[in-house]
Amino acid sequence: MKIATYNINGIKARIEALPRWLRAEGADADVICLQEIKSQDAAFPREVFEDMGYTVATHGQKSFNGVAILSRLPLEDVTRGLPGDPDDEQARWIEATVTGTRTLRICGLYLPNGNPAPGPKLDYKLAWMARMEARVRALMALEEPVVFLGDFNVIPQPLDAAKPEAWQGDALFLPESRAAFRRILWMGLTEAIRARAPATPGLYTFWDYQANAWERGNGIRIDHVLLTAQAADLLEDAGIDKQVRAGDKPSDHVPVWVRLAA
DNA sequence: ATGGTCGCAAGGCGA
Repeated sequence: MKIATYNINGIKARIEALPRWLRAEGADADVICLQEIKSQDAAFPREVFEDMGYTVATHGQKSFNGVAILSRLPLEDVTRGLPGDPDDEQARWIEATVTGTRTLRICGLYLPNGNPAPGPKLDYKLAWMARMEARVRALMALEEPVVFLGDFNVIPQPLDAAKPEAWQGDALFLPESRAAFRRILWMGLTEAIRARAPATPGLYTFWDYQANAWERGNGIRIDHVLLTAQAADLLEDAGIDKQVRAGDKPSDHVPVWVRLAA
């Protein structure tokens, strides 16, 4: 089973590029977690994807944020929202269960950006990450295959930025953000891309629209796939579909995927 | 040092 994450930066703006990638030679994703759909549930063009054979589950809001899951397999037990703060109205978390040869819990996430930092945006990011840590811990206790994937808005290491010095002081690269990411990861998850390529430089998932970042190779790696031990045991391959950034009217992010023996 | 580019949606905010 191939599972992917793709921050599309607006479903309306990506209504050509997203199906183009889904149909692309070699893409062949079974489950796709989308971020920044920037749409309410009722406005999401679900029939476009249903006509392609996908089941669609959305957790949207007006104008900003919003996550969704597309799946060739039935989506069961869909839940929306990250537990831990009933007053949090931002649509950034969706879970579903899919069954191929194995049953997997899929958690699609859009972690807060946190800029400008310091300030309330960073406080929200770190509080959100603490809530995520609690949710991960609860799911890990089940000792089942779980996949956490999405736009984490965290550059884990200097290796994950073409110009790490340019990100000093940015919420994506602050020591507090990176430490919170490690607290989640080091509970015992496997980060799929680094499991396959531990020290390979130049692996990026985002290139800013500004200042010709793509043409200059000025990227960062902020979209991640984290696996529980039971999911990591099924890991066959992982990759980044970098070429998508060179397509017509692209998102500023590209898809990241894993293939699991499931 | 500043502003550079997008998306949403219709003026700025978020990234």
